[in-house]
Amino acid sequence: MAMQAAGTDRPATIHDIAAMCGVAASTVSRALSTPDRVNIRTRARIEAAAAQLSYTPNSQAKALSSGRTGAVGVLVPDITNPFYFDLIRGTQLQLKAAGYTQLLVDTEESDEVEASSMEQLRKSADGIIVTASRLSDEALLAAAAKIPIVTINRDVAGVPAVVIDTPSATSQALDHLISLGHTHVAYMAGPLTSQSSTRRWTALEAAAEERGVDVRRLGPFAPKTQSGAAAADAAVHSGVTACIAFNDLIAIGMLQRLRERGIRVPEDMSVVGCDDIFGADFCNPPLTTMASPIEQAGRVAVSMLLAQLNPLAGGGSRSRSLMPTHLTVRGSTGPAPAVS
Amino acid sequence: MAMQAAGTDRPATIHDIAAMCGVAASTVSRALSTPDRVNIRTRARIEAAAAQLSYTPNSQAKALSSGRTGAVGVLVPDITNPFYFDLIRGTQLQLKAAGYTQLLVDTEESDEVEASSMEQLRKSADGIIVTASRLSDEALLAAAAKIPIVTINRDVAGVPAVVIDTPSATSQALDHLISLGHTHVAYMAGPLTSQSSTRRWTALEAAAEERGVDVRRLGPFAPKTQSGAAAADAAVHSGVTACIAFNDLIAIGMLQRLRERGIRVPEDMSVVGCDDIFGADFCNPPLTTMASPIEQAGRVAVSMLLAQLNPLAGGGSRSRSLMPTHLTVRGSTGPAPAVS
DNA sequence: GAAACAATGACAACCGATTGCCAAATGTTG
DNA sequence: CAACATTTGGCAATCGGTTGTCATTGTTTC
Repeated sequence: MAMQAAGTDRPATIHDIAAMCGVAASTVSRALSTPDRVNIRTRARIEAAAAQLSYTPNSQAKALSSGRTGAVGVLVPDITNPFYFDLIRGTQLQLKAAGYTQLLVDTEESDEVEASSMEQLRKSADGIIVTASRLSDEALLAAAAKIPIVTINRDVAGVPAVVIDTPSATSQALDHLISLGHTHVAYMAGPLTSQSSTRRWTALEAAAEERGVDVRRLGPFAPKTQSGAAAADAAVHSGVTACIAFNDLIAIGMLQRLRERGIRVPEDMSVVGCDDIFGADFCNPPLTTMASPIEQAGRVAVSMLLAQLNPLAGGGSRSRSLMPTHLTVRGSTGPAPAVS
Repeated sequence: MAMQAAGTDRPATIHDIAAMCGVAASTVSRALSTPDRVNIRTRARIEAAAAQLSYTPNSQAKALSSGRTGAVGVLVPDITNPFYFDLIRGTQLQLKAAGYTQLLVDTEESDEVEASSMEQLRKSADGIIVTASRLSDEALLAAAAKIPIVTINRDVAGVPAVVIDTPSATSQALDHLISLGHTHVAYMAGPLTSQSSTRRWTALEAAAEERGVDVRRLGPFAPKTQSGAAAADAAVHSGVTACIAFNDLIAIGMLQRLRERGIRVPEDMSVVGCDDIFGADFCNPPLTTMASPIEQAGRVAVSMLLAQLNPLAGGGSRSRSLMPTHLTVRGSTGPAPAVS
């Protein structure tokens, strides 16, 4: 019984195709990547042979000889943070649509891991998307000089960025709280190295001054639900009646802790989160939070990066994209308690 | 001003090091990968040069010549499903510890995407971890013949697997419900192609027969919170007083829908989830669910795969690993309502 | 019908490593 | 001091493609 031509278990190479068609390997390569440069009949034969052998190009070899890897690195500080799920999905879908592979790296909230990952990716990826970078401006700029980079939620002059406009949403949140009668508000800050947290606080402080209400900054708190307990206690101790948390994880952790301590939300304390992550709508009470199109942010970042990689057509790529953010009011905010 | 030797912006190669040390490239290669085969002084010189040039091996080239890519593919049906967060983190950490890179792929709950991803990974990865595969047994076996595979939550003879033992937890859940007085229980099934769902139902059915209570299977439901609404309505319509959902997403969706409809949980209806995902502890009411060490499952899967890849030392690798599961009782289950 | 031109495809170098093979250098022993 | 065993390290082929160069073929034009 004759063995099928495709029966060899080793993946087919262009050489197999070349041998089968009686042409040179380079012709096969051209037929598949530069179809116009090859006789249409030859091309047809080659394509048929490729199909029959179920040929798939070896991406390693391709990368090695062409210099392009067809991969894009995506760096996130913490994979288990739900905020990044939608972001990752956005980048994944958009990259796949463009024929790129996503290399996902968890940098464990560490600038060192982040830097070494970048160095590593420099050779194995065509570009990098960095979310919430913990690196210094200089380090980021230096990295961007070596490999195309788009940042998300980190704005450094000279590096294309997608910024989720939470600062402007903080004033919405503040107005919401003020209209409910709150005059003493706390901001539960995120990591000191988080630019998002800093910007948000700056915006909040400015808005508060404008409106003549008292805001104070507490923290920093790690962006995890576990930090919510400390945040809740700090908020209670500070005497405020409402707080705006760096993100939903902290806010949700606060809700749990406040419940444990018998402090009612929103009757005794109002809580506002940020990001509208998975869970914000079904926690108890449902969380008032600042929402934004996160998946789209991922897609936009990919588009910007790809525009940088293939500067072929039309419109010059923008180097900065601001994602709108709005306040979603749910059950965790309510009227300020009457003064006792 | 003299330019630094390391100043060229192109990444250093072993040839640069070789030139700098006055040896052949192959010697550099050996010095770095087979230190014993090279004179200790030469090695020292080479290492110093490598450090000075901040040399990093090109993984593409390495893969091409050695046949080993140093990467492992991890296939998940849906990245945004929180269940996979911990799993992914487990694989990521364990892989990184072993010096491997993780290639994460979202197969979008599609067997076709799954199959094509596998074919793709066959060349760019040394092995694959497949979670909750939607492929047929034959397809999975065929794939496993081409590249080392470890499955998670999918048991096929001949393919090493990590199985989370939820079936045995279902009887715990059932006993819990029975002790609360429930006699009519529904199982809200997952996708028909999900082996986990099938196994869980089989186990539940057997346990129910043994204990003489009524269980019925409803569904299938997609494993998303949105499906919870339909599941809730189906459960209510069927007249049961308790239900066990395929996973926490469906269960949480049910909680939301039941609340909308004014059906109290657990007074009117008890709900049990599965997986103990992020959110199960802070939803309203907190969800009684079947918990298991998911992150560890990811780590174990990686260990099994790596044992397969490097069959060097000691103990023969096991081909099947069962992760224990236990019932975590929270607020979503309570006494059966009195018969009206 | 010859010259000019375009289309086509073969050859070979190259990307950055790994690795088998062999020669040179070193050290040991009788 | 010769003969032998053992390191040590260089040469060159190889992995699977891409791409520049060039010879050949076929077509068009005057």
